[in-house]
Amino acid sequence: MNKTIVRDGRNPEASDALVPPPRERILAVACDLFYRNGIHAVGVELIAEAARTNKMTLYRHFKSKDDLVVEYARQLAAAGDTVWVKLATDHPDNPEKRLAAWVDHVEDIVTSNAERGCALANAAVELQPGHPARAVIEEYKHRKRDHLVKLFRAARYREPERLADEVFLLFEGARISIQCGSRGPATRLVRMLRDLLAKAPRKARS
Amino acid sequence: MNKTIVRDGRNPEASDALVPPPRERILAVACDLFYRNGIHAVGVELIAEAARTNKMTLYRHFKSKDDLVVEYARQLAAAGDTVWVKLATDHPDNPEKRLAAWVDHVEDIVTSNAERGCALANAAVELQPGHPARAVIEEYKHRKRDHLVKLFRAARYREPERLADEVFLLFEGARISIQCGSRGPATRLVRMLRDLLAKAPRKARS
DNA sequence: TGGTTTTGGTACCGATCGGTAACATCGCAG
DNA sequence: CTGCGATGTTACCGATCGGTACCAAAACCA
Repeated sequence: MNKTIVRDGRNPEASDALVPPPRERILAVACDLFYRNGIHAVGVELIAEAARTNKMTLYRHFKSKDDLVVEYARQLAAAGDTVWVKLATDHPDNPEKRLAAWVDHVEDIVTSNAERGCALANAAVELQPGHPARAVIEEYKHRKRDHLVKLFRAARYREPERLADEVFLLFEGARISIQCGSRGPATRLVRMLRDLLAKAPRKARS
Repeated sequence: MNKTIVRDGRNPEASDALVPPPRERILAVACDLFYRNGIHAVGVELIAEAARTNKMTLYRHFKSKDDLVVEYARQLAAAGDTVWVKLATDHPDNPEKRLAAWVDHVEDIVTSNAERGCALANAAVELQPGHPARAVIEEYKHRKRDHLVKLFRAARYREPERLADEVFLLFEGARISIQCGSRGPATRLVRMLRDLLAKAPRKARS
């Protein structure tokens, strides 16, 4: 079942200058393939050959497929965290702009037609509860919610936790819904967010 | 990877009176196993033996595993639709109570500790875009959103579509978040829903 | 240069996957 | 009782899975 695997369409004859070391290539390819096809649907052999190497080299850098999956999750979590540090450095001491930039970022994600849901959430669905990657996922989601709380607190909203929960759930719901074909509600997410943030009560300026 | 499969704990020596026909048993067991362990993680052999039959009989009723998966999705969609007809028959001509009952129903789902996310959403994550079960899933999600719109319209809310989108995304987000370990926002979902519905503007009574 | 580490290639392993053939057995309607 | 369809049992198929042994070819560093 689920035969057709979406491979990478890159040209194998591309300039070979500046090719990253195997481990990086493998991990990059794994991120792409796991996200687009699902973890169970992608075999290690396919990953290796898509990374223009072979299975042996893969197993020299990752001690098992599960290990590769954990690294995959870590990579995704790190990428997600990077967004927040970029937000902080791009708009220091300006929570308003930080918030607006975050909403723009959400818009980019939701309107991307490559969107197949949150990769970490998808991984959680595919992985058994005891899988080591689940811890990575859960910690990341907690961090994300905390980032939202801090952002709303910095923007002087009266109920930062409540607002964070609401926005968090809306965003997560939108991403999973896109994958379920319910693109309608998801496309209206950004409008909802901007509206919600405009109307939510805030403390007066000091 | 993902070795430990959660089987059914039923007693094999249970009274054999009134045992349903194989097809029903297989489908019921498949629903349970697919939901708890994921579709890819459960083999047909395991399903057959958990249904106290064998692989041959399974393949006499379902022409392939994919076919069984489609039937699984149909079963889930039908169960979901049943909720809405029950809502309608339990509270005819009373949208208020219907709405309250639906929120109660959401509360039951979200607070259940067997919750592992929406089974149909999980299936969508595991299945390739072209899989025949995806159509079943997408149609169901559209119906669900439409049911919400109608409910809010019946309850005389001023912006039924907008409210439906919001509630839809919150609910979907809560279910997927539970699976990602973010039980926090999900537990506060019901409070958020009641609050949202209480504050949303409505048309005056005629 | 020489020696060492890293890769590539290939062939292979046992296990499991989805799916089938062949045949024994059961239950039930006539 | 007879006959027939639905079920149970077993063994098997080819394919693929994750993972490894072995050795040759590079690549790197001294």
